[in-house]
Amino acid sequence: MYALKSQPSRRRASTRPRARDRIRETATQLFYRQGIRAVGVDEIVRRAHATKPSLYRSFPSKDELAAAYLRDWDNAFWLRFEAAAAAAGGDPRAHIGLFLRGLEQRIRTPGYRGCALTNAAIEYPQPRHPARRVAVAHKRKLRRRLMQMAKAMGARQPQLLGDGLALLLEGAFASSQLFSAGGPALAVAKVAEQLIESALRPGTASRHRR
Amino acid sequence: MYALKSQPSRRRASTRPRARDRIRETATQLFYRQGIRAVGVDEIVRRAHATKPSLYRSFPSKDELAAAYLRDWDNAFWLRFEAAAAAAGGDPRAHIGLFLRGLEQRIRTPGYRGCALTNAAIEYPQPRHPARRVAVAHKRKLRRRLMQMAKAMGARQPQLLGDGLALLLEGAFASSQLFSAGGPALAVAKVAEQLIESALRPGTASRHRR
DNA sequence: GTTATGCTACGTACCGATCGGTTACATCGT
DNA sequence: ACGATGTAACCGATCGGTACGTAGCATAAC
Repeated sequence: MYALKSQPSRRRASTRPRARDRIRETATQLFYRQGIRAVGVDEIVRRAHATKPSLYRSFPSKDELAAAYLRDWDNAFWLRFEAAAAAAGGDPRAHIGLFLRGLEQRIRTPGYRGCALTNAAIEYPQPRHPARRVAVAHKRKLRRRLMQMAKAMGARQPQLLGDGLALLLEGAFASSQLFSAGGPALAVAKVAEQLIESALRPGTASRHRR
Repeated sequence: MYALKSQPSRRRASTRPRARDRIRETATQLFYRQGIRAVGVDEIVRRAHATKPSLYRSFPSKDELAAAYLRDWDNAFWLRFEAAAAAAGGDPRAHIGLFLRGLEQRIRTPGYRGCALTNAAIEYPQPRHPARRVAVAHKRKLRRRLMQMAKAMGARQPQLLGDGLALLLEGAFASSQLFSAGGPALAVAKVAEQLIESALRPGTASRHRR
């Protein structure tokens, strides 16, 4: 039968990731593709080739597993964001343009389903929910950052430009899920550029309020 | 059995709404406040002072009840949208401004949780789901409409302006749920006005695209 | 006028499946 | 030996959904 017990037939034990990481990785994919509520813990451990006790040894609850998934997303987001900043050499206008064109690329990839943090906040309206807390903190930080960038661009109303960019970003996240292909989200970089151009132009401010 | 409070509920046969309508009304409130997946049919019928068979006599499934809820939302949306159009006397620029200022008012009201159709589409990524179908059809119609309005405004790139407005709208819907009060969503009318102004100005198009 | 019938509206009680989460114990590799 | 992991069973609660019985009221037959 299996005479090669010392053979690497079971060699996965050395290279194979720990159950905790397999669960986290599998949960990430399932949560993002199907939504958090839609995925049960049984399905997670089954597809991770793990078991429920392993899940609950590493995470106190499904909600906390979801929060961990969102923290990972938050980290990955800021890595992309700062990578664009570095590539733009500190020019905030080039920075946001670069990031948004990268976002458009991601939107084009099959299976893209917007921002995991926004989606989670919509799935969990309860203010104290662990997942929502991560999402809300992320969005607050992002808003602050966009406002700083608008200020660095020399916008006359940095708060207004920052919020405009935040709206376009969230709009792109949502629209990318509402339209199958060629939706409005693919225009986000161009629209943002137009908005920035208009916000920096010394001419008409938001002077003509009705 | 249980000496419940069914006393004042029974005799009202003349004035009291039918079970189907009570269920629909209750489901609307619960679905919007908590999300569709978060609400069970038991809770719906309990708070509607009805029973599950009454629900399933009027709706083939919970999914179809959700779809009906979204169709109601779709109707209400277009009523508001066309009311703004009428109030603007056919001027598309005034129309969108009026609508967005009305949206900001709604966002300010406690319990506002964005667009039910967008939320449902995020809750149900599966393309064939009844709820998602309603949401996707609505968003497509809205995009077409915004593009027509951009054209009527005389935009040089109506598709681009229409998509920009669509992004701002979706961004306002999402942001209204991500920030407790005073979030970016309250700037949507101003930002849209700025974008329109810039899109109509004959000067710099999206000319300087690197 | 009474009774029989049928239709509409609704409730009681239950279904199997799955939910998130837990227990005690065996097995594995090092 | 020891920590990490798997096995298998189990928990109460809740999930969406249904078989079946019943109350109320109108009509119609007698």
